[in-house]
Amino acid sequence: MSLQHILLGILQEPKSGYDVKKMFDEIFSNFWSAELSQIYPQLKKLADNGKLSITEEESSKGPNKKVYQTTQQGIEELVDWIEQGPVVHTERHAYLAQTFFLNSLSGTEKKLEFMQALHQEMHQWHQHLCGILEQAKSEVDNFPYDVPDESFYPQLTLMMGVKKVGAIVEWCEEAIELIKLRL
Amino acid sequence: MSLQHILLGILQEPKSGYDVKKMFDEIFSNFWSAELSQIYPQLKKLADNGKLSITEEESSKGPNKKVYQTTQQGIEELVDWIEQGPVVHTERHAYLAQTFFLNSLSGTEKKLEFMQALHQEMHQWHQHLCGILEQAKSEVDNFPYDVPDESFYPQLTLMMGVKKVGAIVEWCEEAIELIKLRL
DNA sequence: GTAATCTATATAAAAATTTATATAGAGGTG
DNA sequence: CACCTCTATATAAATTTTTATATAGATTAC
Repeated sequence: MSLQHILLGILQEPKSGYDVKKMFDEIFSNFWSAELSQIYPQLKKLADNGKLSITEEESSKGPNKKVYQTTQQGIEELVDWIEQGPVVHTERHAYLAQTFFLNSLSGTEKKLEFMQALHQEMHQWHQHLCGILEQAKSEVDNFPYDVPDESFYPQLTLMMGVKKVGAIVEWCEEAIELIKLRL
Repeated sequence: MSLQHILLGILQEPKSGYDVKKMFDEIFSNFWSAELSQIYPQLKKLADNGKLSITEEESSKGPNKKVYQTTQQGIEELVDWIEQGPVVHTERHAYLAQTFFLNSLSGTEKKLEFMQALHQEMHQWHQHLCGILEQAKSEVDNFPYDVPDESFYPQLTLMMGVKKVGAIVEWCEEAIELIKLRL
């Protein structure tokens, strides 16, 4: 039930459901994804339970915005979640499951194509994350030492993303070389 | 809907639901987890749709086993899934979301404790994966070149796991040092 | 000016997942 | 021999997630 906690985290700064979706796509893509059809009902539920407040705001484009913000009660729930300790061993990587069973494809060439497609995806993702990190670095001097606390932890996760996806890209390259030897 | 495809992959070798659960816990822990209460209904569903065959077997301990095996139709579905290309950007890492919002905890010491707990979890996991990889290496000479195709791809995912979790452990160590400077 | 696209919110239906619980034989412990 | 644990299979209920669809004003493209 992590999505609700993530929403409580994001909405410490007031945002509309649409803005929240943008956060997922631009910043959280690294470790979480969510669709609008999942976000809206959860926002409603959290608001009904007093974890979020709602303020209507006029919008410059489109109909009125509902701007959500985490309440004190909501922050307490977020803190409880984090204090329970790191949630691990619940990750799911469909592409690794596919790799595990790659031998079910007939012909080494198809297997190679799969790994090359994966490499391309991961390389693009790595470039994307590097871009965001460079941007962040350029905005503070003496990175990451003088970064203020409120952006330090988000940037830690960004550093993690760059490192992890970098490792995946390297692995793809090694895997491609090994598969080529099997052609 | 990857669980069904993973079951089709696993059951290319005949296994009971209980054996499948063991596979998840021992070998797939790296990239997928599933509970028995999730596995049994999906096995039933796949069998109803002709993707799995069922054979009853006497068991040395406990009641009779139902041994499932992927049918030709099931293998075709597995192959279709993999041929659609790598499924990416659907990963969810709750612990990274927690890290992102770590500043919501009051006091640097609590934040440090969280990262230290994460480091310990990841270190243990890394050790576990290294153990399995060493075991695998000792069973073939000229690893990974002379590994037969049917175990090569599973071992690729194991190599990935070691590399990725290794990168996470390093990141935890860097993060801990950076947080200590903020005490 | 009208068609397509974008911002924004939302619901319905279907499917998957989690959490809790039920059952029952076999083997070991005290 | 009563109790516990392990193997093994399974269901119920609640919740979450996915997929598809609806609506509507504002903006942009042609």
